[in-house]
Order: sequence, then structure tokens, then C-alpha cells
Amino acid sequence: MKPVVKNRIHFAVLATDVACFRIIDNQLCVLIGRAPSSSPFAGEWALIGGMVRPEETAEDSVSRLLSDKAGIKNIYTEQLHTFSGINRDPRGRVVSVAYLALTHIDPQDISKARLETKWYPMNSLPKLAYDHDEIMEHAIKHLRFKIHNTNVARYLLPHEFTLTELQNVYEIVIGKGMDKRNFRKKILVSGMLKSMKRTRKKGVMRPAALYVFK
Amino acid sequence: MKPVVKNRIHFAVLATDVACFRIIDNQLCVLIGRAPSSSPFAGEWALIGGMVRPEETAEDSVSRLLSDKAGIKNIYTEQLHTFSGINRDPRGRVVSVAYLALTHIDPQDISKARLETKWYPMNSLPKLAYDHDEIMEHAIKHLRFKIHNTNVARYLLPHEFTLTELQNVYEIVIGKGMDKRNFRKKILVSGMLKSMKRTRKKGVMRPAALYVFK
DNA sequence: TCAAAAGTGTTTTAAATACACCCATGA
DNA sequence: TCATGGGTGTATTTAAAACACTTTTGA
Repeated sequence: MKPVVKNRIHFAVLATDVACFRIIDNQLCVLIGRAPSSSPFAGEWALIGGMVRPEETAEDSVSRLLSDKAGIKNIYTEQLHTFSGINRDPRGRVVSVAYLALTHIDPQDISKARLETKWYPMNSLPKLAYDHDEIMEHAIKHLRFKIHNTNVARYLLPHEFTLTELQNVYEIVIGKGMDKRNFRKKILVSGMLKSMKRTRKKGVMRPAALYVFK
Repeated sequence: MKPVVKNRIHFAVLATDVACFRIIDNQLCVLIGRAPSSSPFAGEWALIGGMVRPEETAEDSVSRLLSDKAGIKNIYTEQLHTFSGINRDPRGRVVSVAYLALTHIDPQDISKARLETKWYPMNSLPKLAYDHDEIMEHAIKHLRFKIHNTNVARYLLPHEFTLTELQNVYEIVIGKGMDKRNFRKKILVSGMLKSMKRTRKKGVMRPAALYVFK
């Protein structure tokens, strides 16, 4: 990965790093893996990432890396920011396009993982390798911003869900409670949900109405 | 710029392209230049852009390109999006980090340009080379979004300005008129301005109060 | 009848919008 | 005194926030 200059043109390695979020046990968790032994941060925790291949766009590469390294397929991704600091990677010029990814617990999307990976709760995240702490900063800020103005919460939920489950997602992401009545009013008035006209029972409680995103 | 693969590692050329805006004669204009004769779109209009050098970050490269090619220094820039399409550039793998830049008419920031450049009004922009039309889409959308929620308008104005001049900037960027009383109320209540407690006369009209951004 | 979560309305406050006239200046 | 842009206030509408009790279910 030594610097490459041909005909006075400078070539860089293009990489992607992805902050992949998922809610587990009412906690916002991030997927991290051990940096491979060949890398300068061998064995340390880092975001899932890797080099972009000749036949891939950055977006493609994120999908492949999540699938290969963590067994996650069919995931929502969004580009965040590109980090082009000269000495980000001690091995040479590596420019990384950072992505946000969101998923939910759904067995069909998780197959075998090829890397030691772990879902770490945001609030007990260890120090990460490279400049990945900075990428995480961007990612969480971006996610918190977008959940207010868009329907990205859908990617953190299964297809069908109750309003309470939806509210939980919002609360977990922004990190504080919301008023139930105001929340339901705003969501329903916004028109982004469709009622399934069915309910779901859970234990001994009153059944809850099911919704899907339009 | 042919594809480079060394030790099974794929190297790409990193480039930047910048959508640089400026208001001239009450029109939002974009800086474009002729693509150099060595390029696949020789002679066509394109955004200002070029390769990132080994000792530069993407941000650095944008500043250098604007300075060298168009003589613009000390400019506000902001990263927009990275375009990594495989065949963006017929010569090989060129990944471009797109930037937004904003400036205003201020002689000290404009020196000699090295390239045939032109400020084109947004609404009569010619077809651009590469995927630069797409970059422009991103840029104008982003600018319109940000002017509502931030004080980026400051970069399109000189240090001191009147409220009417500020309102003109908003109107020109978003493309429609605003109510004068409501505009002034919102801006003054937001607290982003400081009154200079001076006025400026222009022609035969009542003098206008001068403000600066805090 | 109890526990546990589901569900439901009104009042208050703040922000955005709509709207029209007088003021200061130099010619 | 006129033309030109500078400057100002109130009423209405809309959106956000605060706030507490009743309903449904299975054990």
C-alpha cells in the first residue's frame, strides 16, 4: 500500500468504513470487528471497513464488506463523509468514504460471519482504531438528525411494528423519552404509516395495533 | 491514469470537483471552466476540479484548485458527496469528492486566473462534462437546505451589509420572494447579526443600517 | 381484581404567515 | 414634493409541548 505515483499522477487506495447500527435489548449498538493481523492496528476494535475493488463503487463495497465480514445482507446504507487525511493509515495514502448503515434483528439477513465481530452498545464503546472514533461522531450525529426529519427509523424495525416499538426506536436513538400522546399524534398525522388493521398480543397485555411504513 | 493494481491492491486517482457559487447582478452564478485539452471532455464546460496531490487533503486540493484556476482565495468550502462510479472518467478509476464553495464579490480575493473560467447564472447553465450535472444537483439542493438552518448566507455577502442585501441573498438562493417584515423579525430574533450602529447611503434613498454576522 | 402496556384530547405556548403604511433622503 | 428603497406592528394560523386518565387483556 506504499504510495504510487505514475506519470506524475498520484494514486490512492480507496476504502470504505461503515458505522452499522442496530438496536439490541433497548440499546443502540454498533457493529465493530477486530482489525486483521496484517493491519497497523492488528487486533484492535475498528469499524467494519476495507478496500474498494476495481469493479465496485464505494456503495457496493460497503454491502460486500458487511455481508462478508458480518453476514449482514440487504441493509440500508447512506454516505456520510470522506476522510482524506494524509496520514490516516500508516501504510500509505488511504482515503476512506464513511457510511452509515441501519439494520434490525431479522434472522434472514444474518448468515455466517467471517470475522470476529461484535455489536457494542454506543454508551460503552471502546476506543477504536484509525480515525474511527471521529467517524462514529459523524455517524451518530447524522442518525440523530435524520430520525427527526425522515423515516429512517423504519430500517431499525421489522416490517410490522407497534407504535410503542416505533417510539422506543426514537427514544433509544435520541437518548431521551418522548411524550406518548404527542409522539403518536405527530407520527400518525405525518402519514408515513399505514395501519395493518390487525393487532398483536404480547404476554398478558392489551393487544397493540400493527403498522407498516408506507 | 490507467488502472493501477499492485500486490492485488487497487489504486484509484482521487480528485475533487467544486460547485462554487457567487451572486452577481442578483443572480446565483456558478464558476465553470473549460476542461483541459488533455482530458476526455476537452473544451467542454465543467466544474473546477482536479487531482488531489500526495501532500494534500481533499479540502486542501479544493482551495488550491480555486486559487490556481480561478484566482479565488480564502473561500468557504464544505464537503458534499463522493462519487465513485466505475466509469465516471473514461481514462480510468477516478473517484471525486465534490465540494460546495461560496464567495462574494471582493476584489482582494480575486487575483489572476490561469484557466478560462466563467460565472454562469444557475438558470442558464450549459450541459456540463463528466457527471458534473449530477454534482450541481447535489450542490444547489444542499445550499438551499442550509440557508434555511444556518448562517451560510454570510459567505455570499461582504463583511458589512444591510438587511435588504441579506434578504436578497436568501431570495436569490431559494428562488422566491419573502415578506420583508417577517424576514427581518426572524433574522433579528435569531441573534446571528450584530448591528454596526451605522448606516450607509446609496443614491437618493434613505440610508440603511449596517450589520455584520456575529 | 390486579398488573401491565395500549390507547386517547385538550390546553398552552411558540413559531410562521399574512398583511399596509409611514420614514428619510437627495434631486 | 416626489421618487426610491428603508423601516415598522398586529392579528391569524399552524405546529410543538405539557399534561392524566381509561381500556383491554390474561392470570
